Amino acid sequence: MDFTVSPSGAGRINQLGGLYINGKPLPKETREEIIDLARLGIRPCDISRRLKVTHGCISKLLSKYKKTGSINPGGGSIGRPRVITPRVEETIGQYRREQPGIFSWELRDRLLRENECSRENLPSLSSISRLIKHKIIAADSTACLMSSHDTAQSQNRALILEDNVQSRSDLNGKDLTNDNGRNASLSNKEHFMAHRKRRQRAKYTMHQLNQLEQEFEKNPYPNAWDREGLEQTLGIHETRIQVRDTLEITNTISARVTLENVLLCFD
DNA sequence: CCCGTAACGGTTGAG
DNA sequence: CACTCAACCGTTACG
Repeated sequence: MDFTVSPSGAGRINQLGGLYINGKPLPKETREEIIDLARLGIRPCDISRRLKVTHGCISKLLSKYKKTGSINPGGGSIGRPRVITPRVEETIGQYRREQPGIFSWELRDRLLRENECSRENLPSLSSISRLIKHKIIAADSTACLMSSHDTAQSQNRALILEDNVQSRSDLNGKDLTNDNGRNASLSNKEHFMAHRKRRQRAKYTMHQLNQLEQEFEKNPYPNAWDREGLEQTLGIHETRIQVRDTLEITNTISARVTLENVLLCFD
């Protein structure tokens, strides 16, 4: 292995003198050129030397092209099959525009209910949260800045903000920059985050909490049927009734059947 | 010399 | 938010 250029991630030089980034696919143009040259009848070893891409890579690309007809990396999916497709992403954005304080679990329920997703490709709560955090809120805050300031100035700031969000995820928590302009735009985002609409936490009556406590005494681990029964009698959505082993609800006695909204206020 | 491929260290997106 | 997992990336080295 050649580690002479850079420890990880950055460009490296292969045995032919070609530049590559470990783990990342070759540029689209290079892939296209490989296929074009092969179509012209040029031998893989010659393509390899000409483009300074190793013969192993040429061999892989050409055999994949013969099998699938595709020159794109990924075979349609990288890692686990993608559940947050552009369509799902757009739908979630739409739901949030219609109902700004909507919780992730509600988004998930609605995707299922409205047949946007099936049980097989329904995104997890963590995926939905991540999407909202990294993409939708960034887009919302950009739009917020765009509408509230002078257009030319705010466009600059929005671009910087977008760049900043990207750099932040790219650098994975490393120090961003000393540039004052960039930090100013970040504080705008933080300001937006702090003041964005947040839906009121659901409030439950003592009666509801006491009933739950009693139910728990009878049955510490309510199944779906039990929870549906509680939904009927208490008027609390079944998905909000969960098993919690050690937590306590304020003003009640060691309740272990709890409401996610009571304990986990934000998503 | 050519080429297919296993092994490797890496990236990416989902859970 | 840090971690694991699975599928993929291109290079290297072997046969």
